[in-house]
Amino acid sequence: MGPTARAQFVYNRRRRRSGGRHAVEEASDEEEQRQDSSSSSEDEEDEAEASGEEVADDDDDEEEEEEEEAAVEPAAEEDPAAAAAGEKRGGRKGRITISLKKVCKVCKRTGHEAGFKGAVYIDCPMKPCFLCKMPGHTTLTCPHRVAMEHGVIPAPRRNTNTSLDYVFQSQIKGKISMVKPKFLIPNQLESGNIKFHQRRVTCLEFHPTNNNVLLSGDKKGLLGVWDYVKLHEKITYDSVHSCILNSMKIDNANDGILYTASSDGTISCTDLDTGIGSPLLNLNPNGWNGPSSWRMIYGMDLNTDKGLILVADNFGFLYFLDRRSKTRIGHPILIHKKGSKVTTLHCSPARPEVLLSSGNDHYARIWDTRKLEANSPLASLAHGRVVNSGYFSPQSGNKILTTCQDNRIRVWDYIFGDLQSPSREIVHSHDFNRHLTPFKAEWDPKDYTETVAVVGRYISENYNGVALHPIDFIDTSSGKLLAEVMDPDITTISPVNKLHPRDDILATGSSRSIFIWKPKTEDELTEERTKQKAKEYVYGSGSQKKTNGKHDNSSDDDSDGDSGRKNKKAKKTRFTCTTKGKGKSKV
DNA sequence: ACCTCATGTCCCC
DNA sequence: TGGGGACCCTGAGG
Repeated sequence: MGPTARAQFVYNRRRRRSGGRHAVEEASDEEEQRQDSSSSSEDEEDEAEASGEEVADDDDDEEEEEEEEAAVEPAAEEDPAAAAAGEKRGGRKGRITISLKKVCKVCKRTGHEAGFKGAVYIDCPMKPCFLCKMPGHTTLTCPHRVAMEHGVIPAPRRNTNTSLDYVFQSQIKGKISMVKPKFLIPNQLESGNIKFHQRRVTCLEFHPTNNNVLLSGDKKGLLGVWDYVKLHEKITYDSVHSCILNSMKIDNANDGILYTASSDGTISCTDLDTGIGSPLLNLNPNGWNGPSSWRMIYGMDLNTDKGLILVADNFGFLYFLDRRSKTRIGHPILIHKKGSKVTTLHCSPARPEVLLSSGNDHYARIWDTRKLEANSPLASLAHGRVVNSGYFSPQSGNKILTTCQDNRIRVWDYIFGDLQSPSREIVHSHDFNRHLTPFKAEWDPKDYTETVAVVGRYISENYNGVALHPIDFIDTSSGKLLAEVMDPDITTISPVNKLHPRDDILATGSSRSIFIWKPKTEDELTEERTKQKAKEYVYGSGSQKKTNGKHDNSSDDDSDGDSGRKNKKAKKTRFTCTTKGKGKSKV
């Protein structure tokens, strides 16, 4: 590639990135603004730009500079007026430099650009770190990303060696198996279901008894029932709800019945075989009267002991439903700030009368449902932002795991201990984005030690030139990343994840698609270990300790240019679900 | 290879 | 305290 060709390439690339917007700046050699910081008072932006570049171009200063020079020539060609002006001046001064300013699409300032460079996202230096939200560094240099593996860093453990800890230990010791079962990460893509749903998947649930059945809900309210072993056996019911399906629960006592909660303000109970449903609750009996009065249901859980369904709306109220009589019990109780959304409800698996709610008012709260009144929580757990979810640990119910929009996963080790502050805060990228289903870190229901949690990751990582958003397995007792699960075929973000209650299977909802993951077979693992050994032998030990062999984070291959993000050379999809067994509708 | 839009929360006025 | 504009890694459909 000759210099002119390269210049043109750089120019085109830049135009593409900045969406056609560009600023042409004229400057003579003497006035090179890079050098001249003292006389730049005429332009505030220049100052910001200079300081911005210092941060942003940390790693590839030279390259940027080269591009700047290279971009001069085509810029003059492209804009005749600028070129003419340049010539005029140039004639006078002898030589002229026209530099094409970079325009940042994030802050609209010039001098730097945010966006993907290959598979690596370059931050806007004017914004705080996208991962930990602290100013002074970018996501690429965030200590939470660099210091430990991929944005997961533990906060120091509190409440250690207290008497409560002792009680906790002795209390759960009888319940947990002494031999920790071998933990297998389902990191091998078993099957992908393309275009099963028409809109993004919002919730997933495994059938509690029928091992191979996965239930899924989407933004349109479509309910999917899918046997992922007999792939053709899939059914969709489109008239259960009219908009976002937020939560699904199956009663263990009657596992043919599915309860669903939706933003259409209804709770529905659907027969899984026939798809015939009946509404249990409708919070909008008078229909649409504008957004200020429309009630939506996000949080829902079952109290199987009492045959109750607990439901919470987007105005902060909790409702009780009797499962059998299908009637409301009592009056709604305000459990979160009035007018704020309750995001999840969870009844403790060990003590079903203990309820955990999380809400948009930046709190998660623990309640005793036997004596429930507004403003009477057993505890209020403060968070930095909106709490996406809060769950009791799956076995003892003694731990709490919350996901908050301040990019932190919080863990409380013992609910009867000091709840003032979490036992741990784990910085993890799961930002809010209006286009994504909120991320929810969930416990592995099979893990008797109650440590493993799964959560999708927002920011991407460069995996051999492809930007992928993995699904993280986190050890909540240390904050360490146990595994990151990804596949080159899945380039979309995966906010919805569900672990199978008994098998080592992970279901993922990513955009419109559903994926099933299984652990690698023993043969595959052996092969991988062999490769890993060979790699270590070649490169020396120490740096190669990733759980997933596919991944080489140090790779900074920009040869793909802009298209690096899209996986153009992705290997063939292992399985693509055809339109066979098209969905049927409710009668 | 563009453009448009859906749309929840934050933050500032 | 409330309304309105802004918004960083979206993704489907046109």
